[in-house]
Amino acid sequence: MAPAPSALCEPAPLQPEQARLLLRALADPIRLQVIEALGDGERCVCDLTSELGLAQSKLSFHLKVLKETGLLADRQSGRWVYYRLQPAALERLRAWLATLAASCTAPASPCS
Amino acid sequence: MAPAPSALCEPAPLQPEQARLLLRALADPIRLQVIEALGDGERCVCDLTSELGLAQSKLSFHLKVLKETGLLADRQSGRWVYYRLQPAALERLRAWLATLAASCTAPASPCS
DNA sequence: TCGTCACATCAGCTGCTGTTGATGGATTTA
DNA sequence: TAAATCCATCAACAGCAGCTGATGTGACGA
Repeated sequence: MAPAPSALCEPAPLQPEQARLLLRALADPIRLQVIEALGDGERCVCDLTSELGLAQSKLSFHLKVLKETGLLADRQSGRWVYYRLQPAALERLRAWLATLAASCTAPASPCS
Repeated sequence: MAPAPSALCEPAPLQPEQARLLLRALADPIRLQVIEALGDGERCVCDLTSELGLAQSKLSFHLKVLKETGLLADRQSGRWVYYRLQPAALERLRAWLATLAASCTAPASPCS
């Protein structure tokens, strides 16, 4: 079957372990704040520390977690390091959740 | 606008805190095993313990977490307690992830 | 070359999450 | 009633994730 046009960019499906790591990375209030803060575009660490009011080492720790799970990417420019979102990671997680929900054959009791 | 037919069953959108709890509940290998085991239909605790090879108290602990987040529902019948999936919870989480991804205005660089 | 800045990383600690074994409550059966 | 079964709950412990303060590293400017 031919893939839908939107599927042209989609990479390989998520391994269960990778899905778990993504879920765990998102299940943290600080990391969610970081993701929302990066929704407008990439930012350097110093901007994020002041905007979120976080200690520098604390933010660095969470940025590392988000980067390791593929949710964030970074780019160095001079002394500054800019972080940006990787929306594809969220898409992969959504697709994985869809397959998980599909494997749950609901008993077809509508709106109960 | 009129909602799609599939939206007739959809409840209120997820609060961020509830989304976090759902993510955290799913980010555990044992709890994922439970969810997959319940994909075929509801089961009593004793079946799950033998099928997953878990200590009874350990399974009970994870069942409680899943139930508190709304991912599972239980039903007592005599001595047995049957647990079943609540697919609506997964749907709510998927919808929440969609809004999160939507707030991440991608820089529109295709397939890079 | 030296000082400063931006960021990563480290050691040590704290708190929370999950595990284990035991106990208790509810239900069924003998 | 007594014994057995299913399950929830509890206390105590273990392990890890996250926090804090300090140190290290690389880039820039004086």
